Amino acid sequence: MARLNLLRFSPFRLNRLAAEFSGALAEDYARFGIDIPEWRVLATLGLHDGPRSAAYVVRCTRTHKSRISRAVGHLAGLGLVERREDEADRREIMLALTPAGRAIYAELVPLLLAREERLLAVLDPGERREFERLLGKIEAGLGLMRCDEEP
Amino acid sequence: MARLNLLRFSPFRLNRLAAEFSGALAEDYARFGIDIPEWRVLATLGLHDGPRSAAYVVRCTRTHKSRISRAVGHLAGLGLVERREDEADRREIMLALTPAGRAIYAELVPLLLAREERLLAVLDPGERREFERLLGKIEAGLGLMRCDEEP
DNA sequence: ACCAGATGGTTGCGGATACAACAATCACGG
DNA sequence: CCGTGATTGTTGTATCCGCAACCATCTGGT
Repeated sequence: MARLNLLRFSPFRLNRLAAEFSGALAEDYARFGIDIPEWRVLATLGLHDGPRSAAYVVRCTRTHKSRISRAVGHLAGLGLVERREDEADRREIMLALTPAGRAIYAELVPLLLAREERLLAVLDPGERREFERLLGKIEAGLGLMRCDEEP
Repeated sequence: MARLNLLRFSPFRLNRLAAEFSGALAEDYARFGIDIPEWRVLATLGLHDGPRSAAYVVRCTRTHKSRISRAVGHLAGLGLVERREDEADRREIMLALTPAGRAIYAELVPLLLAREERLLAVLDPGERREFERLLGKIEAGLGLMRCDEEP
């Protein structure tokens, strides 16, 4: 009978690895009272200078719009993100980091990059590049690449 | 100011990829009325011939024991798994697949392996091996490898 | 100009999850 | 032999998540 070793089954391994990575990062941004989807909003807004719509954040993070909506609500309550109606299209709500939000972003990014570095420290630079290349190839095969259809 | 592109950030990429893989596999076992943690229980019990304790399943799948407990409850309700008190240690409850459970396992495994194959189809055999080697190296670095402390 | 359909965003709700408290059992030291 | 602490598994509870329904607004065809 065909058998399947869960420990060598890629979907399980990716799930477990992703959970492990997420848990490690949570230690960093939990200190600021935010969680994963909220961090994703900060990261998306922090990468650009101008404001972006919520729909853009949804496309870019591949996160459900209800989750983004609630994350933005929380971030706005913390004074880290500002919502402003777009005058051209009054359905859209433009999101921008406040100075406080930008300060937290600037403080958080080096911590998270250092954390990533530690998680991948067992790979030498060549392996690291190869791992990222293979990730990209799998993503491309699944059609996960394009997000940045700039508005 | 240091910036961080979410799309090149390994924790985010792994999260996204794991979600994509899980979603793809869900199509397969949803047909049998089971979900991810329930499939993990089946997979753990199916890999061995004899029964295993719930604690063993917890260690092997790295899933929270309450999740395993409820998954086992559901599987028992479906008649796929049988619970039996261990006589030596009456705290432990030994779990075993019923004939129906083993039949579903046998039917499910080829489907899931084929699905994995399709998800990784963009990689040629060498890349596939290298990807799995790198996954293993990262797992080892995080201490995720040992689960199979055989009871 | 108008109406049908598409899009952006919020919210109610059912279901799932994790955390912690709990009961039952075992192991070990005195 | 007793009792303290650890281990196994279940359950209560508060929270989170996604689906879908919903409102508001825009677009395009006629």
